[in-house]
Amino acid sequence: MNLRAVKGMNDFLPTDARQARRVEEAFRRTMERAGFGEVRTPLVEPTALFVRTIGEGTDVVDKEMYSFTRHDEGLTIRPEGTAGAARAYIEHKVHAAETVTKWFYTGAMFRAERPQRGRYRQFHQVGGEIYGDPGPACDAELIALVVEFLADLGIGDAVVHVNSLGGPEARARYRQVLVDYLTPHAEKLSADSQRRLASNPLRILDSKAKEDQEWIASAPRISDVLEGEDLAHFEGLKKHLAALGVAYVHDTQLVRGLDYYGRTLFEVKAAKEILGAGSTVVGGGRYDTMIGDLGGPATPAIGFAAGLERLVLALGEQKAEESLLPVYVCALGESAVSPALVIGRDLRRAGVACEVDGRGQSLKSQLRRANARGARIALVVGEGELARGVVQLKDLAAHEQVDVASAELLASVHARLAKATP
RNA sequence: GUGGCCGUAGCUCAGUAGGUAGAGCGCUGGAUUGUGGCUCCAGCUGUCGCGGGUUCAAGCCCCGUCGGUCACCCCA
Repeated sequence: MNLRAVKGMNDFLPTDARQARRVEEAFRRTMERAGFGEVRTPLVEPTALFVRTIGEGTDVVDKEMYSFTRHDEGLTIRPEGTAGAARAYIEHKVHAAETVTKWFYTGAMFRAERPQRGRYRQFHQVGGEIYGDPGPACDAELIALVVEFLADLGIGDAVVHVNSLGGPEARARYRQVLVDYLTPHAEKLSADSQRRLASNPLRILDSKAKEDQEWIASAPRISDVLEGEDLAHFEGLKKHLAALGVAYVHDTQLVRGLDYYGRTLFEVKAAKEILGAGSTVVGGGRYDTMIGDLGGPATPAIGFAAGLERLVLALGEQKAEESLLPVYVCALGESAVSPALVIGRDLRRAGVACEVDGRGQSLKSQLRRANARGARIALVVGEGELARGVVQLKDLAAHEQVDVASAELLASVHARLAKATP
């Protein structure tokens, strides 16, 4: 076959889909318990929305977006979730209906990067946003929520990294300090970092090149230039995190790529080396100016996003859950197929999950399949049974089999399923 | 966009100095005229990624190409 999935876009066959759903369900549970409502926004948004929020000069906007023009309208398949949610928040004037809004979302995002482990062109994120609460308690609670979510999933050993970029002024000030510090040494920096010096100097702090390390280590820190309310905000955050018992590290080199962040910044890294470099599973931060910049009422906001594929990697091999298919109905002989179909339908109507085998193959083959499917009970419907008005109920776990009158079948199946597996 | 590694059965892989393909798993059937998981027996599936070249002969060597993967950049 010469038709293949698009590079970097993957199929989730049932085994993978089950893992994904597990993550999504844990996420939904955690968020709804904390008062977040789900928001579903379109996959496609005006290109300008992402250019203005994420920022020109970022890789995401400059070379990774799936953009196209339709009827003279520039459109982009969303590369992340925050911008669309912010757009919806403004468009529906949600701020007028309530002062604080908490939303979560799940869904596919698209970035035309070169695929690699834990990074795909179509990937999936779960994320949350809080609008209208400027305080550090809000930040701390959101971070704690992320930790709860991970713990619920069984990822209890992840490490939270926090940092503060300060507000726009502090960030600009620090950027200048950093540029002034690094410029004299520019030719000693890695080629990538020399480029970053002009485009995005903060990201030099994130460099993995060995020749950059000594400069990074002795570079001025963002926290050194924080003052006033920015400083108080960060101190408040740390205090609340400590009270919540959230283990975190103040990572002075933590910088995130998207332009809209200010003040609180955080990342959660998996303890396990699931990715080659870093193992960031969750990223987030405060973006107090975005809503206003987009033309909405000045509204502080904070959010985070977690990569579903990376969470699944972090989960690793965890035991598969119990069978979803307790009953397998075997039809023996052509005349038994219709009755077997009826039995299957009636079981499902009564809430019992079951599968009917009407392939007409040998009983051995059908039972093999019943076993392979993980069924607890096999019901054998054959000509002999039909003539006697019974169905053979075979408990595959207990190795017992009994004939059950058709009228009592449902009750017997329920009784069997209620028994503990031997 | 750059670099490394890899493309042989549905899956995981073996294939020795070039002599035109194998194992395990899985699947199907049988041992048990209609009784699973264990065991035993038998059987099925391949454009050896694709194209060209060298050679009497290429899965193996050479060139190209496509695909996958990992890493860098960047990011969830």
